[in-house]
Amino acid sequence: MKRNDSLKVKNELNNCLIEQTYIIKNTQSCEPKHIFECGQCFRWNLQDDGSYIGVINKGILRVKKDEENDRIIITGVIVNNEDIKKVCDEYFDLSNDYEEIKSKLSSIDEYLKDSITYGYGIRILKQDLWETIISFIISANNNIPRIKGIIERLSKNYGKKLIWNNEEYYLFPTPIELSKASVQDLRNLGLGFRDKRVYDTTQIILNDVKKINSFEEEKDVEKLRESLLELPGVGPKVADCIMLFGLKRFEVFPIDVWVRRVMNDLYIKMEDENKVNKKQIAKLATDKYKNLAGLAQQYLFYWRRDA
DNA sequence: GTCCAGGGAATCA
DNA sequence: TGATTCCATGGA
Repeated sequence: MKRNDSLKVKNELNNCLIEQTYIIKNTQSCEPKHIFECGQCFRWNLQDDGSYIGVINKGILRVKKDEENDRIIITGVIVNNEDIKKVCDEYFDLSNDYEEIKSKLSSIDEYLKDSITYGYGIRILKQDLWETIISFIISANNNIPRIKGIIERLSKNYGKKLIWNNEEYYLFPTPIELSKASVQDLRNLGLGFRDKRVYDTTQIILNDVKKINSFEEEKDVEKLRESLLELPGVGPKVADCIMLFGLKRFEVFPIDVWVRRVMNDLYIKMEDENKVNKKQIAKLATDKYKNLAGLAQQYLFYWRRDA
């Protein structure tokens, strides 16, 4: 117990964090609800006042829409008091012109146009690669509420504690921090059969930290996919999600049950959607959506799952 | 009790 | 390659 307590104290980041504010003026392609509920992230939670609070690798952010003034107000604390603008510009992909992207995709067909009208404010987040890898390994054959619960427990048990507005928040554990968890520890946190996969992948990254950098630097998508597939628990779908949500590879097209469903309903029209060939869907997506397939996937996913 | 969840790995043809 | 089956867990 004492050892545990001292560990917790050690894990608290006690340096004085200064609250910062950043304002996004154009809300035409930036809607918090769309961004945080389109299935790309697991650590953002809706608050009573309609804002969202999330823990990212560099701190805690609260995102609130200011309807009257057509703007979005972001407040939060960043580790080491780094500039919140710099952090948000990267995290929310603010240098990318989503109006142009949406315009291109809308011209492809009516289905895509409708899905974009529905999820007009989606942006693809640039999430921490390591966190994205572990999160989507956990996502396998799982549902979003439970995935969120597991990631929260991992963070609370192994990540650093931050305090903001008298509330406790926990950063996602680093590879070293997560390596403290045994397979049994992970099982006890409710990971189920994914425990060994998370443990083994953590060990691999821990023993070769450069691997994360090599993923960031690899230009060739196929080579990148192949090296991601070497990680235990990473199959085709998870690899594509990692590339899309952790590396901004907009050309990949993750195929899950929902995407298969919507693609079959719209284009393929097989009687039994379970028998639709994944390669056929992948080719269809690449032919139709080209290098924006990942964006198309996200609009279609959000549209079909929510509607 | 049964089914399902943003699948992956093992096994077999 | 392609198809089947099992894998933990919790909520509906």
